[in-house]
Amino acid sequence: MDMDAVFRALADKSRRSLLDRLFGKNGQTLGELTEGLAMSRQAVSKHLAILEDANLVAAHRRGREKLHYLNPVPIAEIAVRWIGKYEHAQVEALLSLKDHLEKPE
Amino acid sequence: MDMDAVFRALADKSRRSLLDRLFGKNGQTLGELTEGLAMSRQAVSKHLAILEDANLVAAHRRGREKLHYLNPVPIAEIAVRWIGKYEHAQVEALLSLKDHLEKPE
DNA sequence: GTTATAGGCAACCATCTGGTTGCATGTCAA
DNA sequence: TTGACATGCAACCAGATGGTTGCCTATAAC
Repeated sequence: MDMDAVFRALADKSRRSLLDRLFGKNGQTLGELTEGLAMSRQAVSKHLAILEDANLVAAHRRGREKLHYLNPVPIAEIAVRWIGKYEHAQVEALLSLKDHLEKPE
Repeated sequence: MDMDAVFRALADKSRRSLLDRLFGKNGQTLGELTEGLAMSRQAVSKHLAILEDANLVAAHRRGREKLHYLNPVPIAEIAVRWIGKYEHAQVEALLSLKDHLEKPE
């Protein structure tokens, strides 16, 4: 994973806001995502392209529309792989619980 | 906390690398942090100023030296307050363990 | 006191970034 | 097939960003 692309994508408030909107309602079109923003459709399109490059958003066409979906995996990977460096002891303990929760044998 | 400043500060690879160096050895001077980097002292100084503004680094003078210390708190806050939006269920569970570990009554 | 060392300040520069506008393309509907 | 709608592409622009160099200040060492 290209962590640098993810960090750079997350650096912009508008892009984080777009992720928030997709979190609220997944699978939105470009036009839908543009509504209510003080920004042109093209600006939003550029932001979405950056989010796609960072693999934070996945999209596919449906006819003339393009549907955008949130991909939270890179965020989770940063949490584990990078933040873990700084929260090492805590995260180690937390991950053992995570594993335990996911495989409750 | 100004999360935007933190995200923007973390967007640059050189700055993340400086945090890494402070993680490895805390309390370094500007000169020490510059050693071995393909960058001037002034460039490093600017990066450290941005990290200080984002409260990721705290510094104080000792004589003619300036000692820099890592502050991991904003990183942890982002993990909890922002990443939590996307990893909600997991983080909730993990935090309850965190609390439990910190207050083992 | 003089000199060396650690850092700060300011001007400057190239490139990146976030935005715009104008026009082209592709698809649905009548 | 004609028009409306959803998106893509490209050129352009102002301001932010990351870096440089040159010089200044403050403290330590001799």
